[in-house]
Amino acid sequence: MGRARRRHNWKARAGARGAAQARPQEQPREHPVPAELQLGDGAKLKGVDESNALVLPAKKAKPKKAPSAVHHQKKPLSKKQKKNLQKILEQKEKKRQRAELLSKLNEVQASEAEMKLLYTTSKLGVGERMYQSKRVVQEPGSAVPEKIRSISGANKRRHSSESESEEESSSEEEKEEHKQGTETSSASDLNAAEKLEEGTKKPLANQQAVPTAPVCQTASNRLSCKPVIFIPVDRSPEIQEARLKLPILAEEQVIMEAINENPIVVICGETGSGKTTQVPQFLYEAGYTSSNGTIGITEPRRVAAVSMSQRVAKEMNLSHRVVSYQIRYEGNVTDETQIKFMTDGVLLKEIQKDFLLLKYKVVIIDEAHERSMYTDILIGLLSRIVPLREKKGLPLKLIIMSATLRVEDFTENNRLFSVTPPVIQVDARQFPVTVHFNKKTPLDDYSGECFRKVCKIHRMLPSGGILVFLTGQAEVHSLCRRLRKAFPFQKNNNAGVDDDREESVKEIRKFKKSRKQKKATTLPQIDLDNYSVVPVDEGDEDRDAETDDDIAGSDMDLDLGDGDSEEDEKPDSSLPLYVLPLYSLLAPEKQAKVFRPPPPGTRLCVVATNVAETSLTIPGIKYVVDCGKVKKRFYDKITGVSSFRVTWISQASANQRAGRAGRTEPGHCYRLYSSAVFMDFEKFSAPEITKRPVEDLILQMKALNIEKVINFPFPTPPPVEALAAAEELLIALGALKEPPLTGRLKEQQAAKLSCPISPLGRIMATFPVAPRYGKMLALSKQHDCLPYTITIVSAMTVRELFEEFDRPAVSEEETVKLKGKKARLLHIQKIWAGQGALQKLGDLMVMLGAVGACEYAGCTPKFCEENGLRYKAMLEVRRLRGQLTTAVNSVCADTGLYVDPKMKPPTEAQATYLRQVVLAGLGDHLARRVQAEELLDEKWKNAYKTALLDDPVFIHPSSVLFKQLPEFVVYQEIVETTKLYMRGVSAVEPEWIPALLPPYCHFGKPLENPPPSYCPETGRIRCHRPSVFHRVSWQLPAVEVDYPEGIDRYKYFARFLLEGKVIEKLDSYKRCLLSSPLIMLKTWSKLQPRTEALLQALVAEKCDNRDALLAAWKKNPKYLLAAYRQWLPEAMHGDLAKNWPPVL
DNA sequence: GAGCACTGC
Repeated sequence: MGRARRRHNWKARAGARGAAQARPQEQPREHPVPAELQLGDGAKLKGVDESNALVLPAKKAKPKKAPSAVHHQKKPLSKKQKKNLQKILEQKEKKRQRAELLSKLNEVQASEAEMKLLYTTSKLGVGERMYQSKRVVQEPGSAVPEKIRSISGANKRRHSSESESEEESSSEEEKEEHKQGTETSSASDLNAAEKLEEGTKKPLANQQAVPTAPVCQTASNRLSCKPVIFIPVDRSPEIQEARLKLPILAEEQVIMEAINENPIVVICGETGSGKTTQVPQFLYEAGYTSSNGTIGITEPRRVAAVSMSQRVAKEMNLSHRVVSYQIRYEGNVTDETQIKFMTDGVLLKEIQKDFLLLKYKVVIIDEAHERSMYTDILIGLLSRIVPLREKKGLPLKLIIMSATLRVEDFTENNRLFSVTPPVIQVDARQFPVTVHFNKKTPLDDYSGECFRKVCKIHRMLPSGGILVFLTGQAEVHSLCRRLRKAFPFQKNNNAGVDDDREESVKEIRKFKKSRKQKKATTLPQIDLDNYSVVPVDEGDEDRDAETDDDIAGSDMDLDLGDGDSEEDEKPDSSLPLYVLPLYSLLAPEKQAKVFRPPPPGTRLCVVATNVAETSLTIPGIKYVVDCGKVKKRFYDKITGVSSFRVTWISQASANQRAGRAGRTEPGHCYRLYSSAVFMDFEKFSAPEITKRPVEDLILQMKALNIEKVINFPFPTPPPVEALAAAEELLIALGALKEPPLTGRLKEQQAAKLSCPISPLGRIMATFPVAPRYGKMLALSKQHDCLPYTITIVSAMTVRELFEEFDRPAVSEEETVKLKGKKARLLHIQKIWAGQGALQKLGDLMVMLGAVGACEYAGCTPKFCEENGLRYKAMLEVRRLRGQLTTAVNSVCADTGLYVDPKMKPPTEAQATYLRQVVLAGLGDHLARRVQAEELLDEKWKNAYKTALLDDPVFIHPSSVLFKQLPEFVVYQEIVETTKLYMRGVSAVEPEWIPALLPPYCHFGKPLENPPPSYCPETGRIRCHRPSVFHRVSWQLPAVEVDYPEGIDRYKYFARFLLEGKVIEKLDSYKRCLLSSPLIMLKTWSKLQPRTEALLQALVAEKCDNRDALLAAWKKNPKYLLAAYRQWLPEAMHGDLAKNWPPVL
């Protein structure tokens, strides 16, 4: 019922908005909701995939960046090509060997989990044979050059030369298909997962065998040979001209032929190649949006989705109704939309509603190299959706776009794509960037090294912006401060500069020497081919380009060791430097400054964290200073405890940073580490999915009925420990059905990693928040708590609600200002925390109070500024509240919920209830204060203990409960810094724990005191049971629960029945009973035949509660009469029989 | 008694 209504609502809403994007009423039952994804390891063919995986560009390969000075440039590098190719192949071979080993390991794991699925496994064998036999016919060795030629335009020949083998394989394919068909019909329970399984093998045939894919083939023939479909686009001349400069335009033919002929294509092209804006246009022009098809493009960031849609609309001269975007909270999609840009999470949610993504003809996954969690999952899902769509005769094209050539995880993974998709490389329009390595790698003072390098660049090198990469806010601010001190400039005539206190400067002088300015036009141009020998640590290769200069170290390398820092620190106002900080949490208006040109006569210097690497592109940067470090969050796979660590970046990251110098003109990148250190960097950083807790992802997948998550074709799978931890948490939250505790241990363990989703889990999965929070929402309908839970959950989900005032100030003046703000925030937080029962909600009450107060005041930037709140965060909370309110309403329409800007604080009772809701969601995040008698060591003073950690944890000093130290608390997260600190803390009453978290408790025998009782409301026996918390065995207060199943429950039921508490009519016989009902419980009760008779009668019909008894009487009105009669004198037997059964 | 990079539903 709930589901039907939900669908109805969705339709109604979509209609009302005039945004009928989907037609959910179409084949509502046909969407295959796979019962599970059963995926075998596809057959692996040695010798073929490694050469086939990387179809090199028709033109050229990018050189490896080994030397100390390297140009990223467009020049063809034919000399090096062979060498590079050799290198690449060597690396690939190594990788392949490793992958083979891994896949063998996976096979072992998978086969253990799949033991009972013999049916599927046997079919897999068939698939393997199919695959191999076909490839043998094709002569694997010749596959690669053939493919390249076909892509570069000689496809007619290819068609004819392959036709023979195609025929052969197709007839074989038909036979196999026939076989499979009979098998299928004999197995009545063939589920959608197995359909998926078949689907995986389909493209093998489709690519090579014409008859099996009539739709696809005709379409491609039409498009590649005789393009009858061509949708004209009316572009303005200026756009047309700009477009023609993009290298990707030259590759249109190649790209479109590859797409027409293959279901899945990989396109590699660095930023600047124009692939994101142009490929959708190619597809549009080729008719992929005709007959109501949509082209969907996913981006990893909201801004990208919005700006790309705007740009493509402009380039194509089409309305936003046709080229649209959809991000979490907003979109301009209409029923006319043909090209849709969206964030990856949006498409993932759409798959939940329509597994086959029927409205799309093409899906493009952009920036796949970033390997965000959602793109990885999308690629895994799409690898199955594409063959399913092909089978339906409604082919879907999948295009994976990547900026790097690291695509082996996609192409060489035949669990993912059994046929290696072609890889097309396109050039980027980038200016050459000269890379300079340090001779020495500073051990820890990279910040100081940055300072010296910037000073030198600024003093000695021609104009052009400087971008410095550091790791965190504090570093950014302190470097800004030092640089501003060293190169001050007058800000009076410039409103754009603030919060810095420079020494006043008399006048801003022009750039120093004319000779230096000359340098701008004579930048060294170095041929990459000169660096076939890798020099170590030497930055002076391009010294020839820059010779006599009276200032030491004035060559482009600036690499003359430790510059005189004393001198550097001395203010030099003749060289004004316009220094700006940049990091993600910086207020947007301050961020925006980096996009504006610097004040005249100054040089721009942006000191940034990693935001500048991918998210934000700063114009006019000519010099990049790269410290080579990044601050990353690490999670403990089992406990989920996180910490922040500064580590070396990857080579890919370093190159991405370097590339930021060549956006508008040739540039230079100064790496503050040696080339030897660089060579030791990882090639790429690990995909996000392998580094994070995955419970949210697992819940989403289970909601798609993917039960055996371990068999899902992840491009890179998460660690098994992480999967197990996620599954365990979801079971404890009640989102997954608990595996049966019967069977052998091995089976039990296997079952534990393939639990189906529960009805509660389905509801939780509809909420776009972490499962723990989803559980809170699912529980909060009672006591009018939903608006509060929604607000708390929103506030916990949005990061960094409060402004950070602990950063080092830029000036003394600012120090005072920050101190004042901090004091003010502390004060107001105390007020928001409330008193009494409210205060026990702890930090969550502070969040609730902050949001409540901010909304009450209209959520103005001024209010936020005055009260230490981040305006951007508060807006996000507001939008998330709106989204969650809608989500809750569509699960449960009768709440009549809305977002109330004037929400009152919760009552004391509500606050208490909220704490219980929070406990139910954060059950695994329970901590108990270390008891006095356990205080063995000073380090445990004021400490808490958790179930999973051996070390002490502490309430964070910023918590409002820091001084209260409640006996039990739950926390939002633990972050390890100097100690393990709990953040987002809320107090818990001990007696709630066994009542609300039974999965985490072990219960003891029912207590005698207080004695068991009969509950008139439920008709069941209740009792008090002591309990302990799992793993740590904390004693918890006894809690009243249903009496545990067993003979004693019957005894108590018999007693209360005799006492007339269960059935009212029996009350009148109570005084005439021949024995006391209490003897039912005595150990010697067996000595009395009437106790035994009554007990046996109850057990026989499983009557240990009122409902069961009433049901038994319905079945047999004489039930229990004989046994009960024995308890009464004979004189009453007649009367008793007349009134039996004693109901009505 | 404190120091958190970056994202997506």
